Amino acid sequence: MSDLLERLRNRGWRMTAQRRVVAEVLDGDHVHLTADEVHARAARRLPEISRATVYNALGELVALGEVAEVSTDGRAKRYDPNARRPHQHLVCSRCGTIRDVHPSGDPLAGFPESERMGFLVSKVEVTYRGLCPSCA
Amino acid sequence: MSDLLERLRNRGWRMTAQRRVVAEVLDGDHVHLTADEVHARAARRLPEISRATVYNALGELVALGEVAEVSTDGRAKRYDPNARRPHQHLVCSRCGTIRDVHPSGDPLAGFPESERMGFLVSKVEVTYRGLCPSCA
DNA sequence: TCCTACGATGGACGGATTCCAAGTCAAGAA
DNA sequence: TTCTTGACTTGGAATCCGTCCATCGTAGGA
Repeated sequence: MSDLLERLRNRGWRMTAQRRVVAEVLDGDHVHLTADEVHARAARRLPEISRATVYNALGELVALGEVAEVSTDGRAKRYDPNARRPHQHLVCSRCGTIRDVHPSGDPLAGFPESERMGFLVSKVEVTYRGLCPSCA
Repeated sequence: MSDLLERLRNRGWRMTAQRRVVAEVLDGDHVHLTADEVHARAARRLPEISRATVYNALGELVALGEVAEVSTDGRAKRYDPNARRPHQHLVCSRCGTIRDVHPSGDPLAGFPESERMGFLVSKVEVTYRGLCPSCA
């Protein structure tokens, strides 16, 4: 049984066949899928599921904090089911692949070879997100 | 006289009226404009300049490392002419405004109040960009 | 079982960006 | 200076992501 489905149910998330399939596609796996990929996988089990429904479900899972959105620079956003444990991302600027990393210490200082997973890291970006004075 | 234009010329960047205007719009100012804003400002001086040309020029400036792209989650990318000095970004999740910050120490640890510029910071993202093993 | 508010559908729509084929021009050569 | 040519520009079409909307369906409480 899935932890994710369990949690969603307990939080009063109205369960439908479509939402269940979307949650199942994301659950477990530590892959970072695009909305389109989620839709494709969901459609294998529920052929009539619509793109809009997948976008809705993903948006809600993000709002609930169960899934994180990762933007990959111009490309389609990717959805990270591993939102509950803090971690950082390694993004390929060519193909958009994402991998999770858990570097220790100051991310701007050295990034241990052992954590690079074979990537050729060329830059580190730190972004603080929040509300600006006039929007707050 | 502009440092940026100077450098570009020295690096053998073929100079055209359009490219000069785009570079001039970005130069100096530490604002973070969208491609459309750059186009609008460029068009004030060169009314016939096309959007495609602006996109081309921006892409080249990014490739040359003179300008940095900042993606703001779903919204249009913004272009940061301050690419030569390392710094981080504060992004408003509501209106997309961007401000530069230069925090010292570990970005994941505390983020000094004095650096927040009035923002209500809700999360910090660290992204390592580069090439994955199969693209490298 | 019945109700009804919430969810699903899919096609139209919109913004941002890229593509393309044709025309134009910067800058080195003569 | 003029010539030449490859690089640049143009603008409209095309693409990619994502959202909207009116309508239909259904989960889950009464």
